[in-house]
Amino acid sequence: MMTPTSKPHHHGDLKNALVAAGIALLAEGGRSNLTLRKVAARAQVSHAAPAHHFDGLDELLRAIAAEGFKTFSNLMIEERDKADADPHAQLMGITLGYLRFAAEHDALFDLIFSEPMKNGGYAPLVEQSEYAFAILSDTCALFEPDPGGPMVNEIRVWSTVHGYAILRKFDRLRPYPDGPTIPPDLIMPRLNPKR
Amino acid sequence: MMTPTSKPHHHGDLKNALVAAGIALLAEGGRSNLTLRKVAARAQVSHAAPAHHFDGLDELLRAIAAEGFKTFSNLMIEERDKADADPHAQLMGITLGYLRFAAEHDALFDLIFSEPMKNGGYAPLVEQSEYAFAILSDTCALFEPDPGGPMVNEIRVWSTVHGYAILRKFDRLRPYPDGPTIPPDLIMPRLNPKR
DNA sequence: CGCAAAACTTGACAATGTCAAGTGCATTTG
DNA sequence: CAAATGCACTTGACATTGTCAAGTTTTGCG
Repeated sequence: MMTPTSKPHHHGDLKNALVAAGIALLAEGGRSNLTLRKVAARAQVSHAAPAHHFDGLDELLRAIAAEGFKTFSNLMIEERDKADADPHAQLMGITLGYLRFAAEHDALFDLIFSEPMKNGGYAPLVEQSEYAFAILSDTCALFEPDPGGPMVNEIRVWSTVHGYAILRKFDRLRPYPDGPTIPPDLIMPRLNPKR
Repeated sequence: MMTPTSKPHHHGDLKNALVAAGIALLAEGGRSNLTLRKVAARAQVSHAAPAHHFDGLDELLRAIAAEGFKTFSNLMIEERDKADADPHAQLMGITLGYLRFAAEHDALFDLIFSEPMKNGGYAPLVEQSEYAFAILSDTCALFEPDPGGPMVNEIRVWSTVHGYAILRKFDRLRPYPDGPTIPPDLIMPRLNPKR
């Protein structure tokens, strides 16, 4: 007699459960609340169990960051698809998704752009971060390329919206509202849709 | 009989020595190399000595960040003063100082914009960060205000150069050189000097 | 069934931040 | 000048954390 959806192992799918637990801890108390042992406890396993799925805390953080990039991408796509078809509206949708992610997933946003995520290649993280950048890049491709050089549109747009998000996080945007909007004039100076 | 510059106490100026030790550790091994106990050891005091000058590790980090902002400001000023007098050159000097700081003080740059520096007001940190932003703001005042609203020039310039620095840190600027320069076209679209 | 590998546990260790209590020096005070 | 008060620092302890080594249980498979 076999249960149809029998747990293949002790826990079943611990790897994902650990990532989910980490995201929950992050949302509840920020990075300082995210601990290997707390993650293990929340997933109902012993404190050393994560070591069999991740090469130390750093790799678990990268796995969490990879998952963070996924919802990041999803939010950008969601807002872009909600927007009108014209390039400017599409781009505003992307930035809206960007800023919504920064606002609604504060600790996750900090994590994915934090220093420990820089060096060393954890494949899923690299993949997801490149995918997120590709979404923004695709939308920039709706416009005429900037004569200044390759990727200038992408760099300008990404830099602007990212910097705007950071400035807001550090509370340096006093005359501006708190919502996930960016002054359109800020995001697209001299951006001309392709004919 | 008194020594002219007699040490007033056991150590003399431990508070600054601790900050200096922290900066050194940061430069040598990044944030993960910066530990309360290591800082104390490098300053030749016991592991609990820092508690008499800083309210925990967090405040020491803020003090280090405040010092980081100082050299940040100094670099921007240095490069601005080296530049020609016209507004565009002045602004390029600011961005050059900005990117030099990000490149030459990597770990410090990460620290001053890291999550733990956001909340809570440690007076010296607030002061120094506002001063740094004021430098950039002053240079933006050389240009006509953007019709988009107050501070739009500042936000655009800061966001662009900051985002550019981050993109480079995360190695997403492949066709561009590694030096502390930013394509002029990127930093100042539609920025017109005042008459 | 038997066996090997995987998944997880237990126990230990060094490192870290923090706190409580103690010690020694310096400036003030009688 | 001597006593006392306070400050700068030390010592020792503790809980928490990440990691490792060794065991135990479960699963998959012949």
